[in-house]
Amino acid sequence: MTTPRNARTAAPAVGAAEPSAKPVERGIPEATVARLPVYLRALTGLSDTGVDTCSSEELAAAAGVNSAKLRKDLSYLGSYGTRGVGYDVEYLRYQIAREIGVTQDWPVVIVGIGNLGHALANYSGFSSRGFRIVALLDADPRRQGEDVGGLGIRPFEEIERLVEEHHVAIGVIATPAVAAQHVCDRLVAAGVTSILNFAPAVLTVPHGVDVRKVDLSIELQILAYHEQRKALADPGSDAVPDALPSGLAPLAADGVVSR
Amino acid sequence: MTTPRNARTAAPAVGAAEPSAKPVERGIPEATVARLPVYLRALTGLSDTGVDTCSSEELAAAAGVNSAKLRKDLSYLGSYGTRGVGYDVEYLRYQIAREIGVTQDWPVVIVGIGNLGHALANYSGFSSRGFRIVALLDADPRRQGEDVGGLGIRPFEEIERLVEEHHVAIGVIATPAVAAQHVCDRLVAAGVTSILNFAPAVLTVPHGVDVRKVDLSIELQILAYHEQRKALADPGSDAVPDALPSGLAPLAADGVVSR
DNA sequence: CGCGGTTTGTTCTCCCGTTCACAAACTCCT
DNA sequence: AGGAGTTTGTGAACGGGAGAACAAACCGCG
Ligand SMILES: NC(=O)c1ccc[n+]([C@@H]2O[C@H](COP(=O)([O-])OP(=O)(O)OC[C@H]3O[C@@H](n4cnc5c(N)ncnc54)[C@H](O)[C@@H]3O)[C@@H](O)[C@H]2O)c1
Ligand SMILES: NC(=O)c1ccc[n+]([C@@H]2O[C@H](COP(=O)([O-])OP(=O)(O)OC[C@H]3O[C@@H](n4cnc5c(N)ncnc54)[C@H](O)[C@@H]3O)[C@@H](O)[C@H]2O)c1
Repeated sequence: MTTPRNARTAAPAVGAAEPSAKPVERGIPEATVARLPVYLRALTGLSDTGVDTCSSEELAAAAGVNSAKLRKDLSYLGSYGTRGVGYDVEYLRYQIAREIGVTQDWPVVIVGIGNLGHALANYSGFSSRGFRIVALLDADPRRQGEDVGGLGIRPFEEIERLVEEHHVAIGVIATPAVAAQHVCDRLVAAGVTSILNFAPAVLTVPHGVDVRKVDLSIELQILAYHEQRKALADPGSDAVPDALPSGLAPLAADGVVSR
Repeated sequence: MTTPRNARTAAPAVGAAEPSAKPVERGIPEATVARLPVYLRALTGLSDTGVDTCSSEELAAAAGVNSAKLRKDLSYLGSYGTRGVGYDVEYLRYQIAREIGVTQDWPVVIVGIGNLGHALANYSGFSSRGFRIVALLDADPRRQGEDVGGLGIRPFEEIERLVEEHHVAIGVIATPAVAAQHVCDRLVAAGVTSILNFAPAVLTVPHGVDVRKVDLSIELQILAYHEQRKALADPGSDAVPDALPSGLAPLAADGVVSR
C-alpha cells in the first residue's frame, strides 16, 4: 500500500459500488489533525472503562466536540464505523493511532533541563502516547551527569551524535528564549525535522521543518482578555476595582467565547 | 446554548468621520486576540533593544507573521500608527497591553504542585507579563507547607478562602487528569471564571467560564503526524525503519504543512 | 506649496473550517 | 422477510480568517 495519491474518489454517488476499505491517505485538514489526538485519548478512556462500542454522539461528548464535526473528521480517515451501530472502540483507536503515526514510539530529545525540562523529563505520560525520551541535553556543566527520570543529562555538544544514534526526528526546546534559536539551528543541523518550542521566541527554520510552540504566558493573556471583557460587560463581578453598585440588565454577553 | 448574538454593530466603516481616540471596544476576532500577546512580546523585545519606532513590516518579522495580517489585527484596536512612519513602540505596546488587560497584574492560583506545578510556580516570566501567582494549592498533606518560589503550598480546602481573599479570577490546573474536573468545579464554585488546564482531560464548565487547555502530548502527536507524512513522502530519510535504498523522484510533497 | 516616497488602514477575494440536514446503510424485532 | 428505528457519512450552506492589493495619509525636501 503505497498511497496512490489523490484518486479523489470522483464519483461519490455510485452508491455501494466500491466497498473496498482503502482509506484515502491524502489531505487531512490541519484542524482535523489537531483533533485526532483528542479522539484518541477519549477512545483510550472509553476502552479503559470497558466500553467496546460507541456512537459518534458518545465519543463526541467524551472528546468535547460536536458530533457532526467528529463524524466529518473521521470520514477523512475512511469509513471505520457501522451505520446503525457506531464505532468499535479498539478498531477505531488503532486506526487513528496509525493515522497519527503513534503505533510505534518516536524517539525525542529534550534540550534545556531546567525547571520545565525536569518536569518534562519526569513526566510518564509521554511513553504511553507514542513517545520515548532518549536524551536530555543541557549546556550547563553543573547539570550534566545528573539523573532525571532514569536518563543522565548530557552535554549539549553531543547533540549531533545523540540525534543520529537514536534516529531522532523530534526535539523539544526548554531553554531560555535567548538560546532558543541557536539550539533550534543545532537541532535542525543534526537532523531533527520537528520541534516543540517552550521558549517565548519566534524560531526561524528551513523549509520542511515543523515548529509548534507552547506559550503559557500567551494562554494566560488570552484568558485575561476575555476576563477583562467579562468584567466590563458585567459590573456585578468583583474582578475590577470599580464595580458599579446597581446591576444593569444582565444581557447575554453575546460576543464572548465562553461556553 | 441560547446566545442570541448578532447585535452586529452594523456600521464598522465609519471611515475618517470620527477621529475621536475612542477605541472600538467591540468584537475583536478570536484569531486576532490570540496574536496580540505575540505582538506585545515582539514590541517588548524591540523596546528593550532601544528601538522606538517600527514599521508593520519590521514588527511582523519580529512576531513571525505576515505584515498584512499584523496591520489588520492592529486595525481592530484603533488607528495607532502613523502613515508614512510606522508605529511608536512604547505607545503601541501600551495600547495592546491595555486591550489585553495586562496593564495591571492578574492574581492567579495554581492547583496541583507536582512536577509541572513546581516549574510553573518557580517561573519568573509570568510576573513581567501581567500575572502574579498568589496561591499554590495541593491536596497532598506531605506537600503542604513546602515553600516554592516564595510561596507556601496551601491545603486544597482553603481554595474558596484564598480565591475570595485575593480576588482571583484565573486558575491553573496542574493535577492528574482524574482530579481535574473536581478541581475545576471547586475553582468555579469559588468564583474563578478563567481556567488554564494542563491535565489531559475534557473539562465541563458552566456558561461564562473560559477554559484553555495546554496539552503537550497532543502537540507532540501533531508533530508526529507530519513527521510520518514526511517520512512517507521522502524515502531518503532515516526516520522510518524500512527505508527504500533507491531514492524515488523527490516530488514536491504539496499537501505538507511544513514551512 | 507641491511632489515624490513611504507606510498605514481597509477592501475585496478566496479558502478553510463549522454546522445543518438527510439519504444510505445497518440492526433488530416481528 | 420486511419494516421500524438508529446511526453513519457527506453534500451544501454559511461564517470567519488569510492574504493581496490599493487608496488615503503622512513626512521631508526642494
Ligand atoms: N518554567 C515554566 O513554568 C515556564 C513557563 C513558561 C515558559 N517557560 C519557558 O521555558 C523555558 C525554560 O524555562 P525554565 O523555567 O525551565 O528555565 P530554566 O532557566 O530553569 O532552565 C533553562 C535550562 O536551559 C539550559 N540552557 C541554557 N542555554 C542553553 C543552551 N544554549 N543549550 C542547552 N541548554 C541551555 C540552562 O542550563 C537551564 O538548565 C524558558 O524559555 C521559559 O521562558 C517556562
Ligand atoms: N510533568 C509534565 O511535564 C507534564 C506534561 C504533560 C502533561 N502533564 C499533565 O499535568 C498534570 C500534572 O503533571 P505532574 O507531572 O505535575 O503530576 P504530579 O503527579 O507530579 O503532580 C500532581 C499534583 O497534584 C496533586 N493533586 C492530586 N489530586 C489533587 C486534588 N484533587 N487537588 C489538588 N491537588 C491534587 C498531587 O498531590 C500532586 O502534587 C497531569 O495531569 C499531567 O498529565 C504534565
